[in-house]
Amino acid sequence: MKISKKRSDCPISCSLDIWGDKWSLLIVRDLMLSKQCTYGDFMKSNEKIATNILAARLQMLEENGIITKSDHPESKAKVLYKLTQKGIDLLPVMIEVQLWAEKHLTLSNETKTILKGIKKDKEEFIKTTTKELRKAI
Amino acid sequence: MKISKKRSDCPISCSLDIWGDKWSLLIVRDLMLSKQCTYGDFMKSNEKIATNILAARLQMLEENGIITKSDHPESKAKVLYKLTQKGIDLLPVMIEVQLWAEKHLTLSNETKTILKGIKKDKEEFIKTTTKELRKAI
DNA sequence: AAATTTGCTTGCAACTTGCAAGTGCAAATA
DNA sequence: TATTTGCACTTGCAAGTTGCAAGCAAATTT
Repeated sequence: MKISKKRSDCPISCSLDIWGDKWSLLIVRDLMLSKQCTYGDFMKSNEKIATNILAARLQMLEENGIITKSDHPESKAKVLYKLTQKGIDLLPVMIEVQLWAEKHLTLSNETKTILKGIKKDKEEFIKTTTKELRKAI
Repeated sequence: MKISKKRSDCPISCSLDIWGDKWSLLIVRDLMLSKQCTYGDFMKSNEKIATNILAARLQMLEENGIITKSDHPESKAKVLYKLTQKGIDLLPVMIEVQLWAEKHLTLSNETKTILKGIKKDKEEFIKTTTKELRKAI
């Protein structure tokens, strides 16, 4: 993936230049759910990302300061990926995307129930989840 | 643009299947700023979308119920595109994207000032803007 | 009647994606 | 110690998508 140049000065456009593709936010999602992931963890996700695309996205997200790469404490063969503060700050975006999906897309009842819970105390959820994610940095 | 099939049941993934590309949310942005746009209006945007891509995206967004096409009251040669309620409901997503950009990207001071204003009373801004956009439906 | 505007469509080269196979190093197993 | 397995990628290539330019038909303006 070539590093895409800025198309305009619009904040939406600049944001999309970084993570506006079909895969980047799924990587961020995995890290929000798991706090830290190995390359193999990302590969295990339901959406079945191709390995070359994953490698390209991880590199791009790292170059843009959304994630960091670090050593796995138990094995030199493994690599740990984590969110930076910049990445953690995408949480409100992710929440709103999910609440939009809850309102307008067909999702499993299980998923809908979870999202309704989050909706009830959105601010609190963001606050506590952010705090949790910050611990892993 | 081929209609992309569902990659998983995740709400983030399903949302990205619809508008997770570099252009769709810019079209939505234009409609949030202008309430209604012609094909030519979209073409005039700073990001310089290619005409075939614009046509493909407009069709896809319409098929997914995010926008609607309607007759221009003054000319049969023109077409008006507007947001549906489903499209209007993307406003909270757009706001959070912008607030993320305000915190983490380099933007013009003018843009930053506007965004700081929105941040101060986010809920109120969403409420009044939604109401405004609904009038145009 | 001719020229221009509007909203597209078409053709094509360049780029990106997705699949499969391969590579190199670390760790576990025989 | 030798060998196999696991992990994080890289490479090759076909298929799909993007971006640019040109073309087109209907509506509008001159």
